Amino acid sequence: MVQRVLSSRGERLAESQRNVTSYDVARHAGVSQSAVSRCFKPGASVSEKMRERVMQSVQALGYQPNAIARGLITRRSNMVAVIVSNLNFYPEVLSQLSARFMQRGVHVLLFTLDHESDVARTLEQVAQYRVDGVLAAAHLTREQMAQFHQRNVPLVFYNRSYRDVPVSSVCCDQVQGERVLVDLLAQSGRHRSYALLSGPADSVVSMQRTQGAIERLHELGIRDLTRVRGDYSYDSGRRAVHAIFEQRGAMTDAIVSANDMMALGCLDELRHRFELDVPGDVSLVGFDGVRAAHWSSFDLTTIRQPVESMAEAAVTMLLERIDNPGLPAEKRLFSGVLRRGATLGH
Amino acid sequence: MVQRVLSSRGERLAESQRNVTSYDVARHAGVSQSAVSRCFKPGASVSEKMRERVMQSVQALGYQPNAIARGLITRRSNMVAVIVSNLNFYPEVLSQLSARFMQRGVHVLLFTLDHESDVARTLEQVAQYRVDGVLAAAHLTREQMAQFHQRNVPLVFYNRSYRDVPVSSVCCDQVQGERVLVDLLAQSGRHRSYALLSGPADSVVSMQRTQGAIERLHELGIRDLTRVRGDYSYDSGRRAVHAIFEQRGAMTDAIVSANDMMALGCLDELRHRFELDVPGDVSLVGFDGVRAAHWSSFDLTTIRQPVESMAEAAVTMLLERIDNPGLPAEKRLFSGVLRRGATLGH
DNA sequence: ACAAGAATTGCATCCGAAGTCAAAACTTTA
DNA sequence: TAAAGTTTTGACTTCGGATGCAATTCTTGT
Repeated sequence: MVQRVLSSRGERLAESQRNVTSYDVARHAGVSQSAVSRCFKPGASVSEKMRERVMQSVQALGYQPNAIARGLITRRSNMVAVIVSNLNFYPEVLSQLSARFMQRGVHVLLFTLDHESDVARTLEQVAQYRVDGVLAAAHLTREQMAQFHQRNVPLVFYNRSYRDVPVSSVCCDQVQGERVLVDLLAQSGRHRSYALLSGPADSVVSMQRTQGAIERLHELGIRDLTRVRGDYSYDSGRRAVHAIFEQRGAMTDAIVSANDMMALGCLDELRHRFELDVPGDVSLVGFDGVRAAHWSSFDLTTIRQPVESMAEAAVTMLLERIDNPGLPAEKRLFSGVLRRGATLGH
Repeated sequence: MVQRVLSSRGERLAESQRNVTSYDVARHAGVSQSAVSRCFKPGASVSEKMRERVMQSVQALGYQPNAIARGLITRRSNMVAVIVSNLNFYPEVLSQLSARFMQRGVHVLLFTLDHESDVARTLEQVAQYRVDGVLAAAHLTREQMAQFHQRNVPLVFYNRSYRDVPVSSVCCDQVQGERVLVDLLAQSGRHRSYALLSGPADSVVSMQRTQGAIERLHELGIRDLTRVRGDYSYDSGRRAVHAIFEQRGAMTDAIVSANDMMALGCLDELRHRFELDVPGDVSLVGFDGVRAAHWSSFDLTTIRQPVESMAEAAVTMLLERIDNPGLPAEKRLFSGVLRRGATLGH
């Protein structure tokens, strides 16, 4: 039987073209295919003699087990899908996630989404590859989450939490962070007029941050504030300064930006176009703790997301749920870490 | 036969747990499994009636073809490995590559390498997943390249070229770019003393840039220059300024940095620590054209790598070689685009 | 040395979709 | 309407490794 199979294979593909299979190794070592297979399974029952013989043939032929074939029979691809919306905003996060998955022997199938990409089609692809789990740093609809749930594919969100939906997530506490920043702003000096720079309308994170800021400003008795919207980019931060000053003249002397990139844009525009002093004329806070916020040109006051801890938590949560599908959904909330820079107060 | 198989399956996994297979669809639609399979193959011979019936069952059962199983029989995983060394330096590149692969229906298995990661083990994993091709933005040894070649896995390098090795690559012309920058520096004013800030010792790109700069400086009769080394990071750029001034007092008034990040570090350190004026006291050039180089705090003179074109070329080259394994290796060299900023000349 | 028990090994089968080939169902033509 | 040609369809095999189970080999105790 085995002979026949091998010879019929040989007819189709030149020997050199074919990948080495466990049958080839088995034949070379004079043992059964099962034996070869067992040599690659950690806790399997294989004698020392056998293992040696097989491994010799493995070396000789340059055999590499076929993860695809293995995945088919074990129903475990050892791959997780990582879905990121617009990669540019997440370089560090992705780097952290990837490194941590790799370290645990899990492979990352990367899906990036931009505004023009078809989310439904992308998720179909995710499903077709039978990934063991999904880590999403992007927005999904309830139906889409439900699909994964039905198919028993664990799903963990990174920095998106859906209240009232029992889905796992790892988040930075946007609201609390923003409250801390607002407090600090308020304490740092008597500001005449506040401006609030939000992110894209469809970003939940931006909504939470904005809401956190407004809430706290209200509590402090500050109800009168200019609101403008950006798209999280540096350039939109620059434009925002114009929008703010158009609405309120040059009254504004405190800006709360929904993220660091926009804050940096503001900062540059304030200093270089408007020739205003930060923090002398205007105070400014961001959110995220990106690298550039620490640079001495900026030294931005911001809340740093604990990316390492969050990535570790997300990876762990996902892998736990893969190994143990019964685990209930869990939402983990990390506090941001205040970084006091030199963009505050008079 | 089919009946038996199905029932034995049923004994093992509850119906709800199992994924829907083409057999399930076939049974539901009252046709053969082959028919179902054919409905998912573009050019296959299927009648309109059949297609409709099958698709109805597909909808009803929520069937998604198993890409793993398909890959096993077709010997095409429709996945490529993208290997990036230290993701932090390549966010835009990765984003570009990913988007372009996705657009063409190819999936990206992401492998990130840092200094402490085991390259050999990583490449084993790449081999085991039977990816259709490999895009490497990382250094591989000749043997490692040869392995892929033997296994008939097309390999394309991004920004690493190995002269004398017949391997495909897409690169930015580092040498030429650096020469342009040096020319510009030299034309922009009479500099007393030049400093050259290189990247990590094991970076080929850094070597090429450094070499290009030295070459041109020599041609211009400038042989006397300070040389220091960094690690491509902003912080190492800051430190480099100290190293330079320690070696040469404050004579140095022209710095050629092997990349933008370090140049930005230099710029900040020069201005904020040493309170020197750039470009008044010191001229500075970088390389890469990262986003931050354009920010108004910096406005760095640099060479922008044409990332979009390079990514497109790399993706195309790889996919062409997957479809047509006979294609010879090809090296494509793109010229960088000069960006004149405000960091030059007195 | 031999029976009872434990550790290894091989056989046969499975995972889920795709491709081959011959049978079956349609078309066309005379 | 029958023969010839064309298109559809289904049975069966294949991809490559994992696994249950029975057969075999190796230990151990007596």
